[in-house]
Amino acid sequence: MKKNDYHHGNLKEEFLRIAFDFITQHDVEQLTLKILSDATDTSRSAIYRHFSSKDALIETMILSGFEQFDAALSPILRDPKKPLIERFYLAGRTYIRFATENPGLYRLLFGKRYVHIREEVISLGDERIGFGALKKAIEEGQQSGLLKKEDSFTQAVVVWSSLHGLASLIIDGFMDVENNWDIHYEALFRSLLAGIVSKKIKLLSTLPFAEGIMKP
Amino acid sequence: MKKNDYHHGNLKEEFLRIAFDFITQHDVEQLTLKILSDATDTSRSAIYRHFSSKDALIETMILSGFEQFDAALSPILRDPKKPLIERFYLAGRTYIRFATENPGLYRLLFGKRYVHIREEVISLGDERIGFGALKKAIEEGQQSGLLKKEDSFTQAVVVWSSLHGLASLIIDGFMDVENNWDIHYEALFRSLLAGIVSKKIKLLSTLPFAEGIMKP
DNA sequence: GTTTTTATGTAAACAATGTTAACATTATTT
DNA sequence: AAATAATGTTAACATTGTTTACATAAAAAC
Repeated sequence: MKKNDYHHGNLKEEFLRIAFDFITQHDVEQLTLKILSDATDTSRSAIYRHFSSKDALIETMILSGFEQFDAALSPILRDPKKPLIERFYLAGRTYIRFATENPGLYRLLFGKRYVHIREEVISLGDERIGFGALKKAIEEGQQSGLLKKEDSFTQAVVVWSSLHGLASLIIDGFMDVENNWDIHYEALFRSLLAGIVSKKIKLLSTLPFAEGIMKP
Repeated sequence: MKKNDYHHGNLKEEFLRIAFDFITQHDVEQLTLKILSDATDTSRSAIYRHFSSKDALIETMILSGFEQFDAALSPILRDPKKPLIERFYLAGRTYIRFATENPGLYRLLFGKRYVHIREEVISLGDERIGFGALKKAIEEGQQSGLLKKEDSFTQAVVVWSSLHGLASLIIDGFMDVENNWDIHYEALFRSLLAGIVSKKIKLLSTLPFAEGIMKP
């Protein structure tokens, strides 16, 4: 329409920004190219100068989304100032919070539709991020005597399953918990601890962060 | 096309049958009305004589799907011939198996898109099915002394989260476990037991069904 | 500084999809 | 036998992602 709108300048970033903005309220399936072109006041096909397809844009979102996710979790999981068990607790809590605060993004990252993208970026074996980082932290806990010395992969699967399940049930509307998911997370964490922590360790009540949180 | 194809007879059931057949291999998002009309050799709008919309057909599938799901789980969870802990074990195992054998259906039932339908049918408070049945079984376990006497709702959430999480991670391709998910399920179950079972009970090794399955 | 090339935008057209409206045929009821 | 309801078809729409041909601005080459 407008004549001077050629060469918008940063259309690509605009598209991504609007798309990210959109999935804070909706789901990625509801995102349409018309929404993007309308919001940027461009034509319906302008996006194809910056992304080869709608999926390509979404794939870019996924890469960025995993970076955000990792940026939220990694520092907590490897904070050298805190004891390992507290890092587990806080990282799990952050995991759930990330999902509840970004439900559309979480579903995009952990849904089935774009698995192939995730496989490109996130290798299960990479110790720096995601599942690999969790597994490494568990091995660290085993060596320190905090955790039972079992297969760390399997233990990581148990932990991840619980977190992913709780997060999914909350954001997909299977519980009317809304904001007070804390109770369920803490029950989940205690259950995980009971299953994983070495029995020799006296835990919980002696941990500073657990005051008022973990009742016997 | 053909003249004598008027009044197919049982088109509605045919549509449903084909749709169910379809999601054994694909996902419900990929189901299109053309697929249904082609498979029944009818016109593209014939379906509207039996369902008010595509979503209406899918909603019917969901109702039927939950019946199947419940039919697979309920008998196991309340089998009077087996001890409660074994019923838990077997029901959880059946839960995961149902998901892995019917991934498309499981995603349809427990995905977010059609939450409203599920809310119509499945009340969290209904003790006969789903979450309510699990909660009731947990309360039964508490009364018998098997389980810790904590909030049964919260305990049920922990159990369901773990199962839903493991099932989702498997069918959504986050683990290359494919068929041998047994190991992970058993680790999960042991972890759940450790978190829920009353410590006074000597378990696992004395249970007949646990032979060779649950190592200390 | 002009020309050429590249980057970035638009407009028009397609095919696929869900849906509706008008019409046709068979089954059922009266 | 006639009237009505049930069930199916055809044609047309709006929406969506996408491609093609064209237009304009910016950058590079000369």
